[in-house]
Amino acid sequence: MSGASERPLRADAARNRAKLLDVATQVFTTRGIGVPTEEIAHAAGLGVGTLFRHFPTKEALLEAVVVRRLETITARTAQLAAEAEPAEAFFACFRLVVDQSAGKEEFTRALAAAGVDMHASLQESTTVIRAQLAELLSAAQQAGAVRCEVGLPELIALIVGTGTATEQLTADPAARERIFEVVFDGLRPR
Amino acid sequence: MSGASERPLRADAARNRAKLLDVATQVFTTRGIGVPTEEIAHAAGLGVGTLFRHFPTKEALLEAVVVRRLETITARTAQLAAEAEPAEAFFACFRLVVDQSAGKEEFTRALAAAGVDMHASLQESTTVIRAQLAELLSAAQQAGAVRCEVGLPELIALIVGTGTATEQLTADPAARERIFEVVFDGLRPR
Amino acid sequence: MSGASERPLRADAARNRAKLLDVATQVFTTRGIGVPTEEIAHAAGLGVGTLFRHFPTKEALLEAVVVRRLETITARTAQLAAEAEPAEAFFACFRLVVDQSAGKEEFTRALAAAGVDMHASLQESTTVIRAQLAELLSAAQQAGAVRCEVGLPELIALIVGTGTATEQLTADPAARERIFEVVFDGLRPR
Amino acid sequence: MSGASERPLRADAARNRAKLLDVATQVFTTRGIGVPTEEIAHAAGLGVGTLFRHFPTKEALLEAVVVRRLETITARTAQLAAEAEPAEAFFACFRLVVDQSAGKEEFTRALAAAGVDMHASLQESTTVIRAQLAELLSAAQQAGAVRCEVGLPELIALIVGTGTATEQLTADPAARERIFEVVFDGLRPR
DNA sequence: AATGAATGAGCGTTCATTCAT
DNA sequence: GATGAATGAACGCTCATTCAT
Repeated sequence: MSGASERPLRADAARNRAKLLDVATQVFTTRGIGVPTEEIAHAAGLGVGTLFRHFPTKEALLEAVVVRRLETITARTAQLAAEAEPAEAFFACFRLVVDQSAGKEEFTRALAAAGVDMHASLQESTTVIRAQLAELLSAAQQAGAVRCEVGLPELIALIVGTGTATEQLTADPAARERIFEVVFDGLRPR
Repeated sequence: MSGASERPLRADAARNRAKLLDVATQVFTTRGIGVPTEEIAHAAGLGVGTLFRHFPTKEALLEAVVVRRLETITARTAQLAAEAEPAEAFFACFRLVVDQSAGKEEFTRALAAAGVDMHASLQESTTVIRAQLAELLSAAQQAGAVRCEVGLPELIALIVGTGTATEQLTADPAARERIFEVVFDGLRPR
Repeated sequence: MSGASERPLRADAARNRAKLLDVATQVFTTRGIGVPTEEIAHAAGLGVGTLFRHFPTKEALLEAVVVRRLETITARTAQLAAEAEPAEAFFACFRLVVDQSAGKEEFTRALAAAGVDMHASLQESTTVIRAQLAELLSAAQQAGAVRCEVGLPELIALIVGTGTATEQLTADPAARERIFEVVFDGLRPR
Repeated sequence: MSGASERPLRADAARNRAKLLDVATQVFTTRGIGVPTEEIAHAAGLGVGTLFRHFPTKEALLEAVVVRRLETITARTAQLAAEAEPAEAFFACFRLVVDQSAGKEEFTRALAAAGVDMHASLQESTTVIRAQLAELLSAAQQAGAVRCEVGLPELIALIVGTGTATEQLTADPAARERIFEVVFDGLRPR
């Protein structure tokens, strides 16, 4: 599926690429996308040139970070959806996506922007997740676990918003949990 | 209130300052804080030099924008709190703050960062709002309109999160309304 | 005519702009267009930012250099054409254009490319010169001073080529003169 | 001749070297010397490393391209000089050199720079051609086919200039021919 | 007080060259 | 010998900030 079409990289090149993605994920997440590319390269123990060999523009690096995250989410969501019954799966996936997208404005924007001026790879990844979420939502609603009037756009908006909310409370896990309680209760039919 | 200590500006200087704030608010909100200062100055019909006379750094301008917004919120919140009974006042203020902070990451960050490395004027403004919200929350809880286990940090986090969520749905007011329904229902005691 | 539409620059700004053009002309001519912009700015006693304020891209600077040169040529050509009789005017202008374009590949290319992917200002300047040369050529041919089978494209090609030829001989004015003799004799009817 | 001192290359290495030269000639000629080395290597079906094994710097590659071209010219010139009588040989060689150097600023500069900061191999090649041209010129002058006052430097300058001129007219062979007529007529004694 | 020209550190990106594989 | 990943100096350009006018 993902990236299977490119020729296999040499072992060290693959390692460097992965290292760059890891560092970029970390740096973009914690300090925003304004961080100089050179700093990311050096944090990965590499020169700028190497970064640009792997990702032709800074934007491409950003996109790769987001796509990787989206693919992770997709995979775990599929697993959760297969293993649990509708209501449980729905809420577990909600948490999963919130947790995975925490701290990533880039990501949340990607999830939400849904189709507007998005690059192909992002487009594809978000489409898949949106389909998964739509499925989960529908099943949960049929099972009577979620209000019927909530649609996919509202669900996504709530996920993004809950992500933002929980980010405010990273220092207090119990408070963070209370946010989920409020939102989940609000999602259930009265 | 804030800024009462500076000498009164000449009429035209005051007008310029206000114009700059208006333009900056508009521009930062719609296009992000990356917009060049020169562009803001020109959109206000002024030169860059004048902008920097009024606001010694770009950050100071940003701060002034946020502070003005916070002061507006403070005033309206006080009014609402005085006019309505606890439950109604609480939810109305929740909406108010969400609406006023919509689109302003700067603002939400300011509200949430609450005390960490914040400039004095921001500190002051947020402290006031936090106090108001604490008051409203407490009254609403005593009136039985809001779950008891929700504290001020959770409330603020939910406000910020709801702001993010509703921003995703600017094109669909009905969906936007459903977000409030979910969050408000979730806040009420079962 | 040229540049009359822009607002008048402040005296010092105009001086800086002129200085930049002078330096750029000199540097591009002697060392090619590969010279870093920063070097040009510093050679003019200015910072890079100033250069880019006056000329938004390096290419724009190059174009301005060329246009200024073309305008000089146009003016002098008009003067020569008015003052002398056809044959004399033709050969004098030939020399003039060769001398003025000496060392400027940029220029010669501009003159020759005539219309392909050329910026508006260049287009305009070259069009004027081409018209002048066509006029001079036609008059000289009617006066029996120049072979009839030579057209404007050949004339321009010969001007460009003679420029290249004389550049090889900057150290020996007499030899340079012999180039003109050969070309001029070749242009006359046998 | 040139390069006779290196050890003979393995067959494949020799093939690669030739392929690189062919590709570089084509690419430099049509797109200028700014083309990245990596692109040349790949166009030759090789890696950059291989290119740099054969030519230690980009400049060395450029030089090799020019030298090969010069050697071709030398060989053909010798042949022409041997086969035809002075006047005919002179003009035929003039054409030959012009045609062969067309499109190659690099080349013309090499021919003209004659001795200044030129690498040994170029030095050698240009010296040979210069000698050939001097010979042809002298013979043609003695045969009364070329003006006496024209020296070798002027001849070379005219060749270079004629090359530049004809390049302007690649689209119109008849016009191109007229350039030669003008120059050749100009070269003849009156 | 207002202006906008000048500044230069800093950014994203390129490419000749080196060297581990 | 061949490869192409890695390197980093260098470039064109931006923009917050200063200061002469």
